[in-house]
Order: sequence, then structure tokens, then C-alpha cells
Amino acid sequence: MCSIFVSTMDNYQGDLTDIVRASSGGAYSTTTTTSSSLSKAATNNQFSHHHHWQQHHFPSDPINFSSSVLEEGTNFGDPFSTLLRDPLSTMRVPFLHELDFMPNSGNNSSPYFNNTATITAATSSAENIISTSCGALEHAAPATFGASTITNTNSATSVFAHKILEDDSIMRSSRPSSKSIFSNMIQISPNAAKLPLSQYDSTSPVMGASAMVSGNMINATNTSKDCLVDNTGGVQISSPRNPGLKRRKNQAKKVVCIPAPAAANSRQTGEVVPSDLWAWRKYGQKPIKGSPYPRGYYRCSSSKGCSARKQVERSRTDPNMLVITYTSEHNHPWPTQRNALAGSSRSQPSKNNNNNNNASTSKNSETSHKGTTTTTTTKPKDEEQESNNSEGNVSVKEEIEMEDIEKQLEMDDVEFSDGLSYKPSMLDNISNNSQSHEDFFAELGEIETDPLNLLFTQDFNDQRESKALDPFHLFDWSGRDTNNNNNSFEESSNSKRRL
DNA sequence: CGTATTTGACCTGCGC
DNA sequence: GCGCAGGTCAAATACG
Repeated sequence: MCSIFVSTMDNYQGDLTDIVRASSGGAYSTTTTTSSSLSKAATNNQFSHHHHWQQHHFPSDPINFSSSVLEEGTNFGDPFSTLLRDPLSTMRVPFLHELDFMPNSGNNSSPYFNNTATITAATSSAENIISTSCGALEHAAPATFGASTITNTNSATSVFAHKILEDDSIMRSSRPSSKSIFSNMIQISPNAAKLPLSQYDSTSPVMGASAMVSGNMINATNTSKDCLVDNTGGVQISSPRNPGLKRRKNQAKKVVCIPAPAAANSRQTGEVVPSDLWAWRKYGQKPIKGSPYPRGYYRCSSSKGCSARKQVERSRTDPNMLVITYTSEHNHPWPTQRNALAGSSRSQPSKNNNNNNNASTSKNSETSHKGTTTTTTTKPKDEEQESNNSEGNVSVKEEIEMEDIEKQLEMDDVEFSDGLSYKPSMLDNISNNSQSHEDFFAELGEIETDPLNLLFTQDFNDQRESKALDPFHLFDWSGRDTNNNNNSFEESSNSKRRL
């Protein structure tokens, strides 16, 4: 429960359970692996019934929420990946809104992000490239998560943290020079340097994204744990009926382990599928050999022709955890609320999402996304990726901006250390860049409702009051301007309800 | 009525 | 080459 591990899964033939284990007690754990490895992993453990799986960690358990996201720098369906390019977007954590771990403590800060952790890569094995022990988290130097410096003070109280690692190959070849946000968020201990991933991990945009998200949400006091693993072979995945693409082996996948959302989000079937920023449409479900839990197959419905897919299944080792495997990547920008709803209306019952508290998440989230695009480039995401791949101008720009962000983060750290609620100041960065606030919000205005809203929450004060109703109150997104956000939030909610 | 989900059948990859 | 298991398709069904 204490260990965090990150591993590159290329050619990984280990057991999926390892992945889960890394995040045991944790919420998120990510790793990349091949389908074959998953299959094998799947065959390993059997679980007896999991009657109380939802209650294990949430809400009673303070939550050992760790996450790891593996990515190859591509837009894997996983919102985290997208976040990489958008400092602002990192403030939103996809899935979280679905996660029903309600804060138990009455603190102003979110219990989930109270703890900061220094991630120390301690081990390296065939299966695990990076692993961090609880001890490391608890005693190592404070890690910087996103805007705030994380000081781990209480590992017992779990928190929410993300680790994102990229696949070794990616790290080495992808964007060697690009500076990642992650560096601001998680400090890998010296040991990590020994690990193949360490160097790049710290610079992984993905990590940055995730970490940043966490950091923004963290109000330091407890401990966070995450298991993010990123990998990706950068292999294109295609469906069997799509001859042009190869699937299965060598298929780049990103596996994310997250705490199973509360029943509130469950479907009729009872299966709980956390939604993220993308709209997904279920196209199949299969029982998996060796696992009592079926695997659901989803494809991106945000954009026709998008090849992004994800598989959702419950961890065999820990029924409380959902293992989400992302394959392929989105070939389109983040969906607007409209699009997202189009593909997820059923999976995300509005009744659970909008009551009272909806935060102005939609606008903010979308803003984040666009902000990212703006800060790094004005190109559409797909184009941006191409640019990145070619080590073009974008990379350079990212690096520059990353520095600015780091500076900003340092300032934010100060705020945090003072015990003040975190107030993201990245908007300032935006204003300094190609887009003014006016423009920035003008774009936001176009967004009526966005799945991202789900990621936003009111300030924690409100959160404590309404948390019972809203699983989204996990983080303090409102830090920057509570009043405005609340207003936005309501508008967003109303907007969504109208839909 | 439109859209999403369910579910059985079919296809593909992989191991033996 | 065969069989298994996973992944996808698409008709049927359910839902709003």
C-alpha cells in the first residue's frame, strides 16, 4: 500500500497484479503493457467475490490514492496525456470526479491531496523500473507536485498523487530535450537516476500532467501515493478489421489503475466506469479468463473516426481498483461538453453530477485544455503531436514555457507552505502568452458544458458540506477565485441540466 | 425517435 | 495447423 512503482512495460511479461499492487491502497496506478502481458496477468489471480469493493477505500478509507499514468507522449485517451501539454489542464484530474472517495476529514484541504510525497525510485527489476516505497515517500525530501511543494507528513493518511512514467523508449527518443512539467511536481530521488526511466520520467510531460494535477489539488499535509506508469511503444494500434494497423503485441497501451468509482456512477449492469474527459461508447464486453470480472471495451465517441479505445476491467487483485487500459490515441482535440455528453450520457447520470455543487468545471476545464494548446501551440492537438514528434518549434516553445511554469510553481509553493489554499496562477502565464484572458475566456464561453466540469469542485468548504452528494469534491479547484468559479460552476451545472 | 448499451457471433493473434 | 482467448462488429434492446 505504500509502495509506488513505475515501470516501463515494454515487453513486459509480468503480472498485471504487480501493477495493481504498486498502487495497493492507492487509487491510481498506471503502466503500459502489451495486451499479451495483460492477458497473462489476467490469468493469474482469481478473486472471490468482492462484495464490498467499493467501500474498501472509499469513503471510509482516507484513500490511498495513487496513480500512475503511462504514456508515450501521445494522446492516449487518457486525459492525463493531454494534460501534458497544458499546464492549466493539469489542474483537472479526469476520473476523479467519478471517484467517490469523500473526504472524511474536516480540513479545508482535500484529504486526498493533503500529502505530498517525494517519490524515490528505489528498485529496478525486470518488471519494475521504478518503485517507491512508502518509506521513501514518507521520509524522502519533499516532492514538488505541480504548483505546490509536497511535504509528506502522514503516510497513513493517504492522499492522491500521480506518477507518470513514460516508456523507456519514449523517454529516450521522444522528447529528450523537452522539459516537463513533471519536474516541478515530483522529485525523483537520486536512486531514480539509476533507473532507466528516471531521467526521462522526471521530464515526462505525462508525469508533469498528472503530477501537476495532483499538485494543484494538494493542500499539503498528508501523504500521497501514486502509481503512474507510462510506456508506450508508440505503436499504432488497429482493429483486426483494420488491416493497416497492427494490434496485440507491440500494441502500445497505457494502463491506469484507479479506485473504482462509487456506485453512483454505476451503470445498470452495476459496473462502475469512471468517465474521463473524453466521450466513450461501449462496444463490447467480454469475460476474461481467470478473472471474475468482465472487461468492457470502449471507443472514443467524441469524434467519428477516432481510434482511441479503452478497456475497463476490475482488478483481480484488488476489486476496489479499476484497471483502465488505453490504446491508440485520439486524433482530435478534447471534446466539448456537447460531444462528450453525446457519448457518455448514460454512463454519467447527470442526476449525480449536477446537484448543487457542480463547479464551473466545464469552463475551467475546457479552459485548461485550450490554455494548454494556447500556451504551447495553437495547432490542433493532432497537429501538435506531429510537431512534437518532429522535434519542431513546439518542443522549443514547450521548454520555454515550462520554465515559466516552474517559476510560477515555485511561487505557488510558497502559497502552499503558508497553509493558504492553493491558487493556481497559471492563468497569468496564459496572459503572458499568445492568448489574453479575454480571448481565453471567450473561448471558454463557447463551451456550454464540458465533461471536465466533473473534474472541478467548489472550494473545500463547500465541499465538506456537499461531498456526500458530489463525488467530484476531491480537489480544491476553486483556489484561484472561489466566487467566480462558483458562479461558473452553477452556470455550468444549469447548462448541463438544460441539456 | 435517436442514441447508447447489450450480447452473441465472428475475426485475429498467439501459443503449442 | 489447431485451439484458445481476446478484440470487434452489429443486430437487438433499452433508455431518455
